Amino acid sequence: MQDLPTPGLRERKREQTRHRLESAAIEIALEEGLDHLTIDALSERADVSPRTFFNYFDSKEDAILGMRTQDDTEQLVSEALEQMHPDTVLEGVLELLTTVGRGPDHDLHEQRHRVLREHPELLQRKFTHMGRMLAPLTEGVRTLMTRLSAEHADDAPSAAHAQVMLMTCGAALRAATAELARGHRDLSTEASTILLRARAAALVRETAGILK
Amino acid sequence: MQDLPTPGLRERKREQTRHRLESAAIEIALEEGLDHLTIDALSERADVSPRTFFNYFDSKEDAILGMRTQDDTEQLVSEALEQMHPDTVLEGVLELLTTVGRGPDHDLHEQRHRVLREHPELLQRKFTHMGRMLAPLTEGVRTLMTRLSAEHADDAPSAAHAQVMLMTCGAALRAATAELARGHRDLSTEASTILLRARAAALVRETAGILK
DNA sequence: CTGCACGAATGCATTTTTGCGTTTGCGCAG
DNA sequence: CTGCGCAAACGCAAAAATGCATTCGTGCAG
Repeated sequence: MQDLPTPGLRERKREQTRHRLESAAIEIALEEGLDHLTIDALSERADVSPRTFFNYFDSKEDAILGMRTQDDTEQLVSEALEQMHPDTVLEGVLELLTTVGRGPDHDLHEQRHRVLREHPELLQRKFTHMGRMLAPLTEGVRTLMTRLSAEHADDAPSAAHAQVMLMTCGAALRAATAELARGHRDLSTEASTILLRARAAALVRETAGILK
Repeated sequence: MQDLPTPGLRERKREQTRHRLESAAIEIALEEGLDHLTIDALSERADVSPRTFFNYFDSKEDAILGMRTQDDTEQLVSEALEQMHPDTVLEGVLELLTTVGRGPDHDLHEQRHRVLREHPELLQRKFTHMGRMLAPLTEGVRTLMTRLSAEHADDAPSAAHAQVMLMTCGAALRAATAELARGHRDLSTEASTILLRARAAALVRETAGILK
């Protein structure tokens, strides 16, 4: 979890540049509107060439959302799995998803949310990235399931079951997030995360109940 | 369902053009490889201007997958809902999704699958489109749920429950599709659709069982 | 028939995105 | 220190995608 022992100058500069790019994208979006945000202006404010921008993000939308080109999901998943000791599969998956879901740069969360309020279309972009994260996440879920259902000793959970479980919990979290967001709330605090998981868990159970 | 009473010359030509574009994209992808497929070559073979291509599809990937820019999901959903009379929510949602999921141009299914086998990356593109279809589909699922759970007379199904139900069934269908595809099989026949739904239903039930 | 309204097709300009080869500068071994 | 390897930054050119204005042809009312 802590790779703090000096990530090296190289890594630090890279993080700084990434942060400047995200920051510039969000600021311009707020100041001049999303449609006036151009790659050129963005990269100029971040003091890099337009070409370099694409070394960090696939599009200006991704920069606003803070979704990097490079995919660290696999790393994040394995780290999260080590840290957690859930009692049930449902709890475990929800914790995994909420943990992996939140990225760095908490100082940008506030402004980011403001942009998203003005441009809900941006959220659609997240679906694209879900595709990339799908494989590692599914593997993580499968690990959780085997780890926890060993006690039950019923049939072996397949990758297919993991996929279904993953998407179910993901959908519940999104719905719960939307609910909490509608009723004001910060969403970035520890307390709200607990609330989020609880609401999502309830949603999953209730929906499962309808199946019978 | 049947709007056959002469769609009009205009509509027919439009469909022809769309078909030529899809066809050209798939052919070139198969003949020269996906990376040699260019908009210019594609539109030239379809005998339209490059600019016109983008009136039909958002990208060459979309052309291969046959996903139009214009979103008829809402229309398809309401049509499907009228035609079906499911006994359970699970059945209903699976039928809805499989019905809406399959587009026109069955004659291209074969070649399309061949392209997808060579380039699985393309499937990721579908996630993007799922975003657009989400709202109408969720509404359809909610309709189904209220229609069918009225008998049960338990609590009112919310949009959140519909979202979870939708994604769960969607994930199950994708997993089931992958399974069937791995074990050869055509996937475009009526029989395989039945099989698909059955497998997906089993997956959902089994996964739900793990929650307890 | 004739003319008009409207959607479709197109050309053109601009922006976004990607590929490729070159340069720069951090990290590391000698 | 010093030089080398390698990844990041960059410039440049081509391709992809979008916006806008114009033209063309269908559908339709008079």
